Amino acid sequence: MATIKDVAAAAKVSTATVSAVVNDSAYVSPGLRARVLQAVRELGYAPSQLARNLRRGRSELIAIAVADLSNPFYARVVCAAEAAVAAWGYSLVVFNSDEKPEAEKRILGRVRMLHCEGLVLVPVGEASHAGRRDPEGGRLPTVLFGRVIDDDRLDAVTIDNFSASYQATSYLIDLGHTRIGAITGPMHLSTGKQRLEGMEAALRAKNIALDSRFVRQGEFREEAAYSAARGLLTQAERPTALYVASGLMALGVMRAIADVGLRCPEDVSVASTDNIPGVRGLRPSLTRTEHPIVEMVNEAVRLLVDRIKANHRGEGRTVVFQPSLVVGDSCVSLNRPPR
Amino acid sequence: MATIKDVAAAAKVSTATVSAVVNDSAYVSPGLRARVLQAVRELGYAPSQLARNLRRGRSELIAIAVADLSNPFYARVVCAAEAAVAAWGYSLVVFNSDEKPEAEKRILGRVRMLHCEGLVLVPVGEASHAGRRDPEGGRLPTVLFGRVIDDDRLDAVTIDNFSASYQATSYLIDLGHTRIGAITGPMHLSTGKQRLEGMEAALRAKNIALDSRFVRQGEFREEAAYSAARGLLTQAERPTALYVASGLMALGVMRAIADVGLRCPEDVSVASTDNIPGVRGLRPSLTRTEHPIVEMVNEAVRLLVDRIKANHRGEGRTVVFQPSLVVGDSCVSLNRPPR
DNA sequence: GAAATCCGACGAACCGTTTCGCCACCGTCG
DNA sequence: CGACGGTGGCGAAACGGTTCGTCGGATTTC
Repeated sequence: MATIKDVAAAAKVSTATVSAVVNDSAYVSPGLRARVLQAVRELGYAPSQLARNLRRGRSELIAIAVADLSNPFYARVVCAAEAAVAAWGYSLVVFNSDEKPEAEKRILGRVRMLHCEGLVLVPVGEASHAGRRDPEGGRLPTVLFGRVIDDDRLDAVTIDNFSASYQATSYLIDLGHTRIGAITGPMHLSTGKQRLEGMEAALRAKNIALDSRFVRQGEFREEAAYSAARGLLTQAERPTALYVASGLMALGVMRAIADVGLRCPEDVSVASTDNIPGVRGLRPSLTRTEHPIVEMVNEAVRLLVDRIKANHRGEGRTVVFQPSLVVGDSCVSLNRPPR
Repeated sequence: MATIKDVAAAAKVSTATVSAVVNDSAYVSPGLRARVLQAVRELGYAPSQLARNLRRGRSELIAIAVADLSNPFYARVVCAAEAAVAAWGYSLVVFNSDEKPEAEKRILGRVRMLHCEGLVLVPVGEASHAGRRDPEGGRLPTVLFGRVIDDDRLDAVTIDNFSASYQATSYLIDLGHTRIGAITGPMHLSTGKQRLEGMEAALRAKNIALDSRFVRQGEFREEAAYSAARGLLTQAERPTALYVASGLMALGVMRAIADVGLRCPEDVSVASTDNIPGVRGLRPSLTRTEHPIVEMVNEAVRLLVDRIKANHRGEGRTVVFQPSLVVGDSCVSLNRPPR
């Protein structure tokens, strides 16, 4: 591949001049400028980002490490991140920690070696290595996404998980449900924990007890939710409604309901949280809280770029978005006899 | 951040020795070796990939550019690619051309600047810029994925689209359907074209004519499929079965069927092609052809790495995978009166 | 007309590695 | 005892750009 020296030789100028022309970083007389551009065209010259970055100490790379890339929710996040990052002139390097702390650790090392300028991180949970790195200074600009971990030096963008489950549960309660079950995520994740807490709070506000027999915790995965729901629905007594803590899980739950021979919403009402492409296809259409993913990701990248560019060194800033309840027809009212 | 020079100074050796220790590229006496490792640890030194890559002429980056990242199908591809690429020691840079030829062109330039060592490309179609680059030599190792374009110098990994639609259509025919409609993709994409051709061939084999009133072409998107299906199903005469050319489209079609007040499979049978996480949640469960995405991606990355490492310079190699028909209960038989 | 000003182009240092060639020192063998 | 082969470690040249300080010629200003 042609280098800047080849171009300089072909145009009979110095490499400094070629650089000036290519980067528009200094005025170059029209004559030379034309010669240089001509040479660039003839040689098909493209500056090496590698060399440029080495010199400039930049990489124009932003990394995103998600805890479960096979979850369509995070796939959407990656999609939005690609667009957001490109708009700022960066390229996106994608990593999947697959909920494994050691994989996350490996990734953090890799991100550092690649000199990525920033990192959007969906941490694997308490065991995350995000905070405890960089013995001496040189912290990698990082913004946590979705899940938080206890580190107030890091920026974070999250959804109000408490509110999400509170809204969904309140909706079910208002329809007259009192025996409400839950299919929720792991308690070591802020998302799993807060969504359960919001649900409990909503129940408590109406003096309803959460029946522990109706609560199942497991991975935020379709299969986990499927078997949890099967178990939950085939026991002697079962709830009249379910709160499902993620969209992917909702897919599994709906499948389980059908597979055990029940109908939604006639036999069991379902409300869920978060949103993946597949849930729109569900019949009945699911009552759920939706997350403004694109806005959240844009904000995350904005925070990140701000920290990179302005060298923002302050405390971690946290931006919390609000979920909105989207009512479908997966819930039935017990207040009046169903039609 | 600490550099190799800092380490060299701290350990009182030359940078060459540090490099030898860090890379295990030459024998270093135990004494020095220990001093170097000690210094590395104290300074928290990690070699700069930037500088290393510049010197080695490598980037340890593989790029993937997909035509529509918001399609869960490609999100799965990206997920699989991340794993495959990591297994070979590379990191994955993700791009989304959003079906726009000019975006793809921009991406190709960016991939080149970043010195990515290879590219997995889902081209935007005939207008793809993949082939016509690099005036002089220096071709970027590229493997086409899913869709092909007319360039026999490029490796390609695809699914047998013809067979997919042939199988699905034959299945519908065997159930007694003769008025079969199609919701399919754009004809300028090999996937859209071949899937329609396979369907036509299956019909022709049974002497059934394809009624053009029952065929709708559009983008491989959920909304496009939704409105196409609505239009198709609300005209005076309608087909008894539909072949839908993608999983994402199937989601839209199922929604449309419900929204126009029809039932699947009683009123209209549906068979589709390809597989996204959401379709498993559909009730009735969809009859479809599935793609071995993970295997396909692994093969694509293998071909790519082979070309990178061994500098494979030969003709483009094409690997075609076979889809398999998964029978659900979204199709009804017309041969006997339904129970 | 000489001095001061300006500015386009250039040379060279530098970014942080790897790697090649060389040197010095060791033990060994004649 | 001297020549010699082997080898651990070093110095310095790349890799391909950017950028700062400088130079010299043209223009302006007294």
